[in-house]
Amino acid sequence: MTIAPDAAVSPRHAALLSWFGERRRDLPWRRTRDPWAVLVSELMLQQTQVPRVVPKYEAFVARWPTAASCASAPLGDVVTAWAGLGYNRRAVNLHRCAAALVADHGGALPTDLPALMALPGIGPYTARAVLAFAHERDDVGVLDTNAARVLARWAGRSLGRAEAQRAADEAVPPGQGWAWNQAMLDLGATVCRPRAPRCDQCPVSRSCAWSVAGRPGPDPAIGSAGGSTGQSTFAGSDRQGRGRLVDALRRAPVDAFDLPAAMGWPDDPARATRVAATLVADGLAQIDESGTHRLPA
DNA sequence: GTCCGGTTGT
DNA sequence: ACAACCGGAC
Repeated sequence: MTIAPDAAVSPRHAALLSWFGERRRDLPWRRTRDPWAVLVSELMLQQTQVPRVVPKYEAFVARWPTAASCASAPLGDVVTAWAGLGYNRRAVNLHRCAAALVADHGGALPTDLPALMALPGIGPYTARAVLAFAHERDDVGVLDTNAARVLARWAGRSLGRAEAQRAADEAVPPGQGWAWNQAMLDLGATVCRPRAPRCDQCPVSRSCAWSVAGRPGPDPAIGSAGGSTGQSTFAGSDRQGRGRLVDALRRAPVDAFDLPAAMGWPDDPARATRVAATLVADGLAQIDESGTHRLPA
């Protein structure tokens, strides 16, 4: 197979794809095109960094290799398998998504954007990731904050959300949807970083408007992907109590009487009850008639 | 202590 | 439009 010159593929495409080909890491979700496995990996990678996802991902897809197997497991088992990943509500969403896949799609992932986005826990990013990384579509740009930053710097100005998505879609070279999108995410994460970008190591700095212009302030990436809102103190927060209770529930059910201690508020049972109710509302816990809390069946 | 992030619900 | 969700990195 020869590599024919292709007028539609720019030097930027060639440089980035070649960069990715040389330095790509051999990660488990890069060895599969199975849509369910890709979905699981993307949901985990949204919130957690690669080294910690690897073992969780492998254990998860080994235990639940299909949407149907996941859907038929108790939600509590899925929440327990999620331990250490954070954002436990996403384990609930994944379980609901698996059930919806079985109910509405024969246990398979849809191959079109609207159907994917209609599923619980799947938004614009994850839907396009499934299309690009599982179905190997080459007409969708996978846009996370990393890719958005890369595109804004290439353009030399901040891009609105719809504008960035359009640019991401248009940048995908024909037949290279999988590699191109993987490369974009990698470039944003490791080279085109939010602060202290490594333009000297960037394979496409010569076609980057911001870099060519000498990186004038303000950074065009600022504002293109929503500024971060400061996180309030964790210690003593409701979040901390939620986390403590879910951890306790992963080990055993918790009697109503033991709730305040389990949540770290032995002197504030009212607060424990109130915050535990938010967990129930999120589908992460159940209360039986005697007041015992447990992970959902 | 501060920052990070995609989806959901307000 | 924006806060909540999490736990780990820095």
